[in-house]
Amino acid sequence: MKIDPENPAGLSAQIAQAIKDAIVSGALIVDERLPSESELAEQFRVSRPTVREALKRLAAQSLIRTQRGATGGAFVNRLAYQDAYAQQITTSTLLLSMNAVSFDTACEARFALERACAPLSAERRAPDHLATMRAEILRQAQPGLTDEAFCASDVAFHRALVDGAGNPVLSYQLAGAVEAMQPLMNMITFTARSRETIVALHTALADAIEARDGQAAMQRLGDLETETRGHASDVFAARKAGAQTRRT
Amino acid sequence: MKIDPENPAGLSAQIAQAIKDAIVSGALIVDERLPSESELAEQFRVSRPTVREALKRLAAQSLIRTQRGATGGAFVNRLAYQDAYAQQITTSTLLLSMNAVSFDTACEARFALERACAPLSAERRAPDHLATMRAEILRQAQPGLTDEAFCASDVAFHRALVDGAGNPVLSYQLAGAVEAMQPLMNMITFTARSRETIVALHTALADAIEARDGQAAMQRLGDLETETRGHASDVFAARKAGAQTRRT
DNA sequence: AGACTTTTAAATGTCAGACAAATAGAAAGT
DNA sequence: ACTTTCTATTTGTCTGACATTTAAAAGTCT
Repeated sequence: MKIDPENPAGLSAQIAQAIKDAIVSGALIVDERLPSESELAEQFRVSRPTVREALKRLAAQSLIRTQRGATGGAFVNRLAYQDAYAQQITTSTLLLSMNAVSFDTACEARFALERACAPLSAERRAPDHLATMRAEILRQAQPGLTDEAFCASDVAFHRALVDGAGNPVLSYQLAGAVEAMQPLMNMITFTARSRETIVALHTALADAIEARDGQAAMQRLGDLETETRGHASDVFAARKAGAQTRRT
Repeated sequence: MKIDPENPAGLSAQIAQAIKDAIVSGALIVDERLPSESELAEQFRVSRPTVREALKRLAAQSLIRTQRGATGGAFVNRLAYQDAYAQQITTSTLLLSMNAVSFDTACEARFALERACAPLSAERRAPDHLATMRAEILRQAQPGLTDEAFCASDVAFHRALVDGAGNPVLSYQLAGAVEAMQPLMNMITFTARSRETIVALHTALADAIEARDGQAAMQRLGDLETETRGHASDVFAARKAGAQTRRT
């Protein structure tokens, strides 16, 4: 672990990278205690605040956790699925909101990935996954639901579908794709008619999953994608036309 | 943005969360300059080092960038795909290496997601995607290639396949799944015979993509998954038997 | 001896002030 | 008009200090 004081990246960034490499390479194992801040400062020949900034960088990525007190210090953190989910969702959401990703592109990615889960979910889903899906469908059919609540329920429905595959790695990868869509979906108003269509498709999808028919589930997801993208393009077209009308 | 000095989470963590929320919610837009560290310290009623630790947390997630000098400061960063990829890969790799995810689970997730890309890639792949795939196949066929180099080439091959879909969101989501597998793959030794099989399957896959036959590409990916998992379980079984033999 | 209380040491969390380095803009000179 | 110098601002880093938390060691009482 060598540090170059002349490197424009900054000392704390270099130290953070060095420790990160040690963790990723396996030189530092889970729950291992790092040297104290003072010792690290000595080793790297920098001051304690600089070391602290480096440690905060790692803490922000959940790579380490810190504990105060006599036996405290910085410990290599076991990256829990929950932490990884949260990071994944934040990153995905920002990526979509900041890069002018078109609704179509995001939608296509999401449904393509979900279709990948469908056969596995049809095969392995437990009763509670089905129960969650059915419950969310009921919620979505309720009149007077706000668009936001409708979208949130939609996300919950699809997460149940994904989790049904019983593969935590898949669930992790999909979490970002599904949740990051929510802000984009929230920009769309769902008419009573379109909600009916979606609820019908969700029901057909849940039926396919219940029947353990993966192929049918994939087809229903394709239908849902077509419906969602068609509805979204209608909404955007209407909005554009409205804007032009107001302008004239 | 209110800060509670009694909160055990720590002042810097709270400040980081407050700014993060402002960015995610859109209150702070891309390229907007945050107040200087001194001003932030005043606003939050904390010292400058505390503010700095908070800013480093955000910088570690590529949410902000800092610039020195007269007109310098902290700016809201446009999260580039490249940065997001890197984070995604790091997180995925750690998630797999730290949580005793079985080879089968990771492999299943990876190939399921890749199959989702296959139809899109078959439809849209540009000539250079195909060229990359062919080039990597040639590399994989070279004798004397180390296992690591073989795995790296495998990753490059599959990335070209994924990128062929022309959907950056999909590429982003898949980057983690494909790259994170590499450390797991590196634990496997590939015999000349298994390499031959893989190269043949890769060739068939590239042929399917070239012929714009998405269904065939999905089937070839299925074959590749079967081969990979079968070979891996053989290697693990042999290793286990070897260990027991040595023990007796 | 055993259980409880107090002390102590070690570590992180925070603060204050200072200086160095980089950078852009203003001011001065040619 | 152009170039150079100066200056103000801001981040990067250092030094030193104190507060807080925590667990273990030391001490005390029954």
